Amino acid sequence: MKTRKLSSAGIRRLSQYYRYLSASESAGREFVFSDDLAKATEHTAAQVRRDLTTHVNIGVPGKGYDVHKLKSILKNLLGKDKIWNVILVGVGNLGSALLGYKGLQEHQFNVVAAFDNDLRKIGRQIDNVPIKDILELKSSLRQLEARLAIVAVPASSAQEVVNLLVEAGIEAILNFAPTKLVVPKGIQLQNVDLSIELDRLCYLLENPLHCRHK
Amino acid sequence: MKTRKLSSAGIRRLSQYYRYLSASESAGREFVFSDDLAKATEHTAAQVRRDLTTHVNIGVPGKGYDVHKLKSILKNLLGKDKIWNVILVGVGNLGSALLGYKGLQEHQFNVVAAFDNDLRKIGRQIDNVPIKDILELKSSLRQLEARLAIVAVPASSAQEVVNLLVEAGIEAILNFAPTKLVVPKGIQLQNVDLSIELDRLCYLLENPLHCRHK
DNA sequence: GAATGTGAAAATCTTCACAGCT
DNA sequence: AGCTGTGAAGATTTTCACATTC
Repeated sequence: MKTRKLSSAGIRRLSQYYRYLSASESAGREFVFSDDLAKATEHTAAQVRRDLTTHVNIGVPGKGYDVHKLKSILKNLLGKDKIWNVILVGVGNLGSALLGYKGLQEHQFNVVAAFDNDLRKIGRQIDNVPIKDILELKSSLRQLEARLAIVAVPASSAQEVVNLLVEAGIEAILNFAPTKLVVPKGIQLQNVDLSIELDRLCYLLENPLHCRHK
Repeated sequence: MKTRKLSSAGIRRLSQYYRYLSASESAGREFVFSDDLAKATEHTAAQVRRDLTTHVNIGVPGKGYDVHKLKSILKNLLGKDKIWNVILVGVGNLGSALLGYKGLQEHQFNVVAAFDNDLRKIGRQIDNVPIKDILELKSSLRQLEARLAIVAVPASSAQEVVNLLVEAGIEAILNFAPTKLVVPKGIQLQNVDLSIELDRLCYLLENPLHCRHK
């Protein structure tokens, strides 16, 4: 067991395992096999074991993995053992949906404030989250104690917003705007690009020649 | 130039190139270098050339790639040269946001109808899209001429909805519910899992030791 | 007996580096 | 001169297969 830097796909798999473990735990199961995890996440048993042994050796030959133990290890590994305060910038369609999205809470993200530049929105609340003036960003970030920002503004103003965020001292950004953003070294940037997913689906519709499994 | 089956990451890159080409076209550029594409998408020039030559050889040494030509080839390759009729199931927070999302139109997706089981929503319209009773799905799908469905219902009812869709004759599903879905062979399924993105960001916050570039 | 952990092989993906074209 | 296209090398990811452990 040697802790390695995880690839993006590796993190995704761990996240999928984690979800299955949560479900198994709720169902009252105490042990799962690598094969169960594989079937549930559409990977192979060998892949699952390889992924897990990279971080931890708690498998019991003939018996499998202790659900509770493994879950808590992955939880820790994925940083899900803390609550992160987060601000949201851009309260349009997508931003509003995100404010109402329960998954954020479930993933230990606590939205402490939203920011927009639309005077009709500023001062109101959505799902108990106050909407503030983007101009107040810099002055209020510190006391909000948020290290992470979700950007849900149009592509055309995304870079501008990101610059403001960086200047205000944010450390990580989850970007939903379909555009390339430039951030200084040291700032974590993660893009969620629906456009690319749509393109991918388009491609699959055009080229449905993939076999799902062998 | 031999057409190869594209990996998921490969499709993503082509999609990114496509976007840059669109921007370049709007800006009036006629040629781009592999190096331009690389910088814009954060890959390497060699990677770009490798990706492109897999599908087409239109690069001119010393001059680069014809923006218009390359764009239209990628457009075709990605299936973006057609308009797809699509239905949306689940008009909650996320579903409503998607109905208002202009990216769908821009990506040649035409939402022809939405379905829900909430009587308060059925019969209304959002952004000119009529909301219908999910019970009418099977009887109305054919005349809607949609091969693709977007699923934006809670995880707990997603499989049920997918079964209905498959029974009604849908061919492809874009799933936003954070759960594993089972579909018959031949049905294309693409998951957009925000949970996994959030987990990934969490991990990056915890382990900020990655260097962005070499 | 049954499933794990893991070297080693296989497959896949990325980069190098340079011949060849314009 | 400058950039493409591409064999070959290098790196990484995935799978195989089996000795090991419970």
